[in-house]
Amino acid sequence: MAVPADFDLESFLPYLLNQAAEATSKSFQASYKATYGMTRTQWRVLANLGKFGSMTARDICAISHIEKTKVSRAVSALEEDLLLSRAVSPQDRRAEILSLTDRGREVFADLGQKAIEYDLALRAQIGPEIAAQLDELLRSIIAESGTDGDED
Amino acid sequence: MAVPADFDLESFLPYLLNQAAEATSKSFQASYKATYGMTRTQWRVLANLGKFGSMTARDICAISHIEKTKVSRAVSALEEDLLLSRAVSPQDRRAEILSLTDRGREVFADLGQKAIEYDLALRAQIGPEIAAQLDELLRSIIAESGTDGDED
DNA sequence: CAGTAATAGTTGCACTCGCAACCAAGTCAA
DNA sequence: TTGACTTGGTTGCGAGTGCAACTATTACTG
Repeated sequence: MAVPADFDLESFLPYLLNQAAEATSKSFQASYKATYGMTRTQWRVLANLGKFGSMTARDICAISHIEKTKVSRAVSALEEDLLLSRAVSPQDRRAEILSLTDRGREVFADLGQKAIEYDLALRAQIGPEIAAQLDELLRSIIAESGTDGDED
Repeated sequence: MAVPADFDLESFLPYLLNQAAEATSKSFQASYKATYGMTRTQWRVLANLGKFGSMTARDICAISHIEKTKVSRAVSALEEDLLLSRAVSPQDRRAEILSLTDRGREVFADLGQKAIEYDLALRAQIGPEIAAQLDELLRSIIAESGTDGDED
């Protein structure tokens, strides 16, 4: 314990995870940024609404573990681009029910398709069977390491 | 190909990687942020200098794949905190040779130790053998998906 | 009911980032 | 040597982020 056992960033798990995450995210980013001028957060909010249908910002936070301020701003931007609409909840007038517009659904269909293709290509590269294990590993890391964890 | 095959963010590899990366990085962040008020980039620059000794900013960029402006600013901050010093290179007066100060080395020893401990704990949680495979997977993803990919 | 605590969502601010533009020093070739 | 090009590093600026503070509404409790 006396000798600092030479630390090597290159084999530090958080570092490797970051590099891999950035590499893949940046790569796919082109799809939503170039074509629709969207942010990563906006894309994620859109993806959640596309998948789960109408829901409140709070629900999106709970499901996706994205900071509420980020969601708030992403929602504003998406609304401005006419990709979603808000409606005050009858049960709770603080909450707003978010729904994709027709155009929002179109964009989701397009990007969702591209995401699936990208994901499949990635899994094909590293080997489909191994990719499945990777999923499990990542999920367990996410589950264990505290709670949130967002980042774009 | 007609039906959009319902896309699910939760099993999108880039998303999972991001969540895992954020979770682990945020967790370890406490070590350098709380104690030394350092940024992730600053910590990484320090780690590289600690590991490889004196080198130029350019070298750090090449090794760590961090944007040069990020390195530039991190170096300034570290210098301000007296953790490293600069010296104009005799061979090329554009370049500056960066070296950790005594204090810089102390901090690196401390954080390096904590990083090793954190890394080991993480690997223990997911299983040491599997962790080794994970390393390989991540490296191959990083290698395949283009080049850079930094992000803090 | 009043009065306090909790919750949905927004906003101000300080900070980091990425990109492009920019210096200064070095290289190369006519 | 001069002029065109490359390279190490910095800086200005627009944009995204996190955190804390804040508004409005709802829930709880005596």
